This record gives sequence, structure tokens and C-alpha cells, in this order.
Amino acid sequence: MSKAEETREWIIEKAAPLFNTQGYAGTSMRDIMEITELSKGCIYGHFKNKDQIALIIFDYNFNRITDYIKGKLLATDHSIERLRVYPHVYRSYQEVPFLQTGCPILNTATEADDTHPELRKRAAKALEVWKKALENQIKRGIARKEIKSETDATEFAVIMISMIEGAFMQAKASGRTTELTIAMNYLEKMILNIKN
Amino acid sequence: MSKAEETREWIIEKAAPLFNTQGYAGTSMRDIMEITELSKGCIYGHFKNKDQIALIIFDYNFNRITDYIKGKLLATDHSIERLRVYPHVYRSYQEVPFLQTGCPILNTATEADDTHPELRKRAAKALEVWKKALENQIKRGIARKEIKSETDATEFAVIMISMIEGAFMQAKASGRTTELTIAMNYLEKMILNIKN
DNA sequence: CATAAAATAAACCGATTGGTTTATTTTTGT
DNA sequence: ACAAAAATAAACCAATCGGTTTATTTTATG
Repeated sequence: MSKAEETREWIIEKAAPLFNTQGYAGTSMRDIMEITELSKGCIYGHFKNKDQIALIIFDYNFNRITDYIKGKLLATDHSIERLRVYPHVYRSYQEVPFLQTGCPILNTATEADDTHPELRKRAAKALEVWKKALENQIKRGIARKEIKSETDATEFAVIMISMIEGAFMQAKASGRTTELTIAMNYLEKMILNIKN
Repeated sequence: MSKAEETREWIIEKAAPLFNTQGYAGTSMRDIMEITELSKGCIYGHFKNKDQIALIIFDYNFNRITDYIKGKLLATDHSIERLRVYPHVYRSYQEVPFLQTGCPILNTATEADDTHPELRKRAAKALEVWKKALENQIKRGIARKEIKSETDATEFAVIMISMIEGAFMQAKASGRTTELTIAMNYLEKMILNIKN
């Protein structure tokens, strides 16, 4: 990795939590300069504008979660256990570094829906990818006779995402985990209920 | 109502959808001037600053939803039917004027959680009020033997809010209602399942 | 070691931000 | 009709915004 690539990565890593906590409109170039300890000229040497940084950072944040989840998924083989990874990760989000600052999908979707079409599209795409992944997990479970055959994969995937994101929002708003814990416990019960 | 009070109301009504779509940081005083067709001096004659406007408008937006739901609730007496009002309203949010621009709780909670403590508190309080209202509906249903006595009122309330907000977020991100419909249909099934 | 690449500091740009003030005009309510 | 209240237009403020440019210095790499 060349020095230029190294610096580019450095900027992304340092600025990622910034965009996730303060949002796109709430993060200024000065903020990025301060947290990266780099000059404006240097930053603009690696990115053409703030927009590009925001888009790249959304992908970065989303990929970090995806990779983390993937690692946890590979640790078990049973479909039910794999589904349980999701409520487990989000329930203990305080201990997951890149979830401490919030869920990038939730944050980006709500900020960008009416204001930033490009970012909105990324969030929509991320949700689509997430849903498809869950659907595939469920279908695989049915094929392996680990999950009840009558389970509606799409419906279950949508419910899982809704419950996770809705409960996560409450946790960020209230500053406590009471509701998140209740919701994730319930989601786990739901997952165990579709076990064959 | 005096002229001053009339103007104050006018500003709130006109600026309300602005804050709900663009957020606090995304809404400028110029935006408010334009949409109210009033001068800056006039607006600052009725409110001390943008912060105050934002807080008042959050309350206004939240109260509009609350009042709307209350009206729907009074139309029926049975607890199950009353609970069904929520998925019904949010599923058809496109036809509810003040939900078209988004859910103020969702928007405010995600924008303000790390940036605007006062607004965050309002959102947290609103969620608290909503949860309590749902809990009371469920407890009332149990007392009237309309809802299964083993139903956990708090748990059910949290699940309802999570599913509604999580699904709503997906609708705003994707620009379509597919996921919202699936989630609200499922929520209705859940509600019918606790019927005695 | 030398050349090229990378980063810096700072000046500069026009535009916009939230907010204040003031003198003037319009509107209201009695 | 007349005084008080309300609204206006515009100038003004300091600060910040995203972004560009330039001359200089530092650092990396062959």
C-alpha cells in the first residue's frame, strides 16, 4: 500500500464515526480536518468533494457491519443459530465498536430520504442486500429442514429488519437499552419459533 | 385569537413539514422565511431563535399524530380494534397529510441523538408517552377480557413501536411501500393473536 | 542521494449561516 | 379616526460553509 492509499484509508477510518454520529449535513470539512489531523489541501487531494467522502464512508460503515456479521455467521452452521446472530449483535451494540456511533443504515436512511438522493439510494441498496441475505438464510434453513417449511422468508426477513432498526432507534433516543433488550429477546423467541 | 397569535400559528404550521423533511440542521431561517412568506424580523418577533422554533414544531408534529390517532381510537370500543388502528394508520401513511413528510419521532430521534440534547429528550419523551398509551390500551383489554391475560403489555407495546418505526424507515429509504405493508400486515396478525 | 510524491499553511473565493437593529409602512383593534 | 401593534425591507454582523490555489516544506521511494 502506497503512502497515498494509506492516507486515503486513514481519512475514511477517522471520518467514518463522524458522519455516523453527526450526519452528512452535520459534518463539516473542518471536522474532518481536525479528526484526521490533516490539512484541507491534503484531503482534497484524495477526494474530489465532501459528497464523495460521504458516499465512500457509508459503504465503509455498512461493509464493516456486514463483515462483522459474516464472521459471526461462519462460527455456527445451524440456520436458527445463524439467525440468532442478528438480535445478539444488536442487543450488545455497545460492545461493537462501529455500532456504538449508531446504525449507518438507520441514520443515512432517515437523513437522506428527502434531501440527498445518492445517499438515499445507497441506504436503500444496503437494506435490499440485508433483506436478501436474510431470505437466503431462511430458505437454506428450510432446505436443510432446520426451519419450518411454511415460513415466509420475505416476511420474516422484513420483520427482523423492522424490529432491529425500530428498537435500535428507541435505544439511541432514550439512551438506555431497556426497549432494545425487550425487542431483541422477543425476536429471538420468534426465531426459535420457526425452528423445525 | 389575536393577530400575533395567528401569525405564530401560521409560522408553526407552515414550517412544520420543513423540519420534518429536511431536519433541524437542514432547515435554515431563509427556508422558513420563504415558506411562511414573512420577513425575518417578523419571525424573530415571535420566536427567540431557531432552536425554539424546532422544539415547538416537534411538539406540534407529535401532537398532530397523537390527535389523529385519538380520533381513530374513539371510533371503536374494542381493545383489539383499537390496537389495529396503529398498523392501519402507518400502512396508509401516504394519505395522512402529516405523515407524508415522515415520522417526526423517527426523524428527530435519529438526527438529534448525538447532536441536539434538547430535541433528543423530546423524542425520548414522545416514545415514552406512546409506549405508555399502548400499555394502557393492552391492560384495559385484559381487564375487559378482550385480550389474553398472559399478554405482556410492555413487551407488546415495545414490539409494536419497533415494527412500525423500523418498517417506516424502510419505506422512506426505498421509496416504496412493499416492506411497510408486509410488516403492518404481520403486526395486525400479531394483534389478532392476542385476542381472547 | 536525488527525484518525485505528499502534505502543509494560508490566503482567498463567493455563498450562506443564525441573528440583530433600525427606520418605515401597514394593519388591527378600540 | 387614531393609537398601538405588527410586519417590512434592508443593512449589518461575525462566523462558517465547501472549495480552490499557490508557494513551500516534508516525506517516501527507487
